[in-house]
Amino acid sequence: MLEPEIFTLSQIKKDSTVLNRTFYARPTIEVARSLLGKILVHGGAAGRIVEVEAYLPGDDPAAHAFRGLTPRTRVLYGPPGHAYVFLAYGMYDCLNLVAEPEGVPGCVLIRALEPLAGLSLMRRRRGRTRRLAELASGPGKLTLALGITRRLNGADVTRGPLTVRAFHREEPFDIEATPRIGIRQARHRLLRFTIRGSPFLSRRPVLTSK
DNA sequence: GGTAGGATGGGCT
DNA sequence: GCCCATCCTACCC
Repeated sequence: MLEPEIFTLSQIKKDSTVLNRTFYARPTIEVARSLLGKILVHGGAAGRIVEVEAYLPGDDPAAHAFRGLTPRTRVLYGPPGHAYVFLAYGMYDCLNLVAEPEGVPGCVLIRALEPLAGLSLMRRRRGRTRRLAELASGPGKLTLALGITRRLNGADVTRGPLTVRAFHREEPFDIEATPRIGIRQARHRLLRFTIRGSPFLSRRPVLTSK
């Protein structure tokens, strides 16, 4: 079934600017929080980032780089502003953006998007009929929806074809910090950041008891 | 409304 | 061989 496209891709590009490398060359948590509200663009589609997780350099046993430089984690030790894409559970590609200065392996997992443009393409890639709120509400779902695969591992996101953009006028929002999803190591750390109240998150917010 | 279990393959102890 | 930075379906309230 048809749905109106909230934006066209060209509208979004006209109203936004691609983030440059200095944006990414900062502490991982700072980059993670700053990525909320930014626009991920690839494959004729775009979405607003509403949920991310930080994977820290050094003392974070849940981070892939915790065990040091290996063939897989090589990109994490390279310059910031590049894509680190890995295969999760043998089935789904997950997208991270490399943060910190070169040589410091911090990264930010992109976990959920609010679909903005290219909705019919996103639907086609996801298959079946999907509610809008579930089109890209998870790290494996959003890569599928935007056609992001491990072929993009190591790609420079300050250039393309995969880019992150900032609207010239960004709507204000509140940030909520919670534990990371699907993580056993360091489960107490509040390294998942979401736009509070977004209906496009991978998990519903836990209701606090009265 | 909720959750248990299976599909599936790469990375590394 | 074991451990996953997941998702979907079936099945059960």
